[in-house]
Amino acid sequence: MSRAPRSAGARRDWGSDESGCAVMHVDMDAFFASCEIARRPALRGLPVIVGGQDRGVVTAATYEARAYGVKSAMSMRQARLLCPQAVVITPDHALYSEVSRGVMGVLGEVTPLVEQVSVDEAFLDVAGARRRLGEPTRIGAMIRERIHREFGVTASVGVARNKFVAKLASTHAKPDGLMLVPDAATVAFLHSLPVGALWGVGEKTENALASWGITTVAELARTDLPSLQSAVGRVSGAHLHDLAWGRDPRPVTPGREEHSVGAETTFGADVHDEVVVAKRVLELADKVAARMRRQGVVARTVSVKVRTSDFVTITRSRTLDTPTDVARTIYLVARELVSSVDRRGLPVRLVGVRGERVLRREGLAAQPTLEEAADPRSGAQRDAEVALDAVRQKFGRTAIDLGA
DNA sequence: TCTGGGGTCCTTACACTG
DNA sequence: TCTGCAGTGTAAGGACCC
Repeated sequence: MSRAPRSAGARRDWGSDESGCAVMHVDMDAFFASCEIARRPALRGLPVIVGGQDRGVVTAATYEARAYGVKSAMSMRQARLLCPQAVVITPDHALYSEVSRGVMGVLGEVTPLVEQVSVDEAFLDVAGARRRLGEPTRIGAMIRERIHREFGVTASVGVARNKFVAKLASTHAKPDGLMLVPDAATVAFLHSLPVGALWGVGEKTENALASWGITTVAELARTDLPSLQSAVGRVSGAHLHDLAWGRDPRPVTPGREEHSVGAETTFGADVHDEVVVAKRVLELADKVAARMRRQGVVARTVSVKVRTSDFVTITRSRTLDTPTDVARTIYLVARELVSSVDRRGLPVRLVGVRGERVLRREGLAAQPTLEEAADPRSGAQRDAEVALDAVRQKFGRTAIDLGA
């Protein structure tokens, strides 16, 4: 669910000239909540909130719930106070992934140039599909109709000259709409928006810019580059200045690879006991390693994240001699890193484990790794974990656990 | 009784090397 | 042998996105 600020003024007809507009952004509306309603039509028209139970936050909310002020990322406690009559549903990621695969399949029939950004959105380069299927807005309408008919959920579509503007267009088309920003109208459209609409401007950057008197995209565009760079940094300054004038050269890139694989959990109640923390680190290492094996990747660096009860977050990382996808190796490193964190005597709220700088395992598998050469048991350990994967595949994720 | 979990990218500091 | 410098890799933290 998009959190980008919208502007009522920008939500209008900007013209109908589609030449020079080959990039499309497809964004599902209140995706998780819509999937739940598609599964249980009796919920239609009701305020529905999808989110964690005790210490969780709102992951998605229907527009009926949003009318009460419920927003994504808000704590569930606050959401319940604002809308006590809301139907609260625990997220079912398996369901959302299944619908997502179906939707991406529809997009893939339009063009092979589909870049999936997250479970509920994707960019399409429809330049090549034009001759076969018509103008981009026509293709967008067809996509929206098919998604609704086949999956019972709605999508909004933005069409523009590049990814950044197409993304903003779909945001302003929501819910259940389509917006075209013609090439010639791009700058006028952008300059009608608040600065927070720019990609990369969150709360902190927005405040930093405001202290320089910059609150709109138009003001940012008119600010000279050196001043902007001294306000927000060299790279960000140049990037934001380009975006403010509608310049975004990034192509639609299908099949993007991920750079890291991680997992983290917040304890139901803050934890003092080292043993309980270590046990959770083992579970997380196991989960991360299993996902890496499934994806066929190994990580060169293991990093951990510890959040203490005062919400201070500390990260530690270590680069391995040999990349790995073995849970035991990841666990041993992660446990050591977590132990090295100075918690100032405070209990732990959250712990996370991540494999970073991942690379494909192919090629590495052909010869014994240095790790295997140094410790022949590590190869056997991996074999055991692969066997574990097979058991879980057959009998379910909880069928068997890794022993410490 | 605040504040999830999955990620990416950028900045800064520091160690190491030639 | 010592010092300064530039380049590079690593680590940590922070901001941001969905």
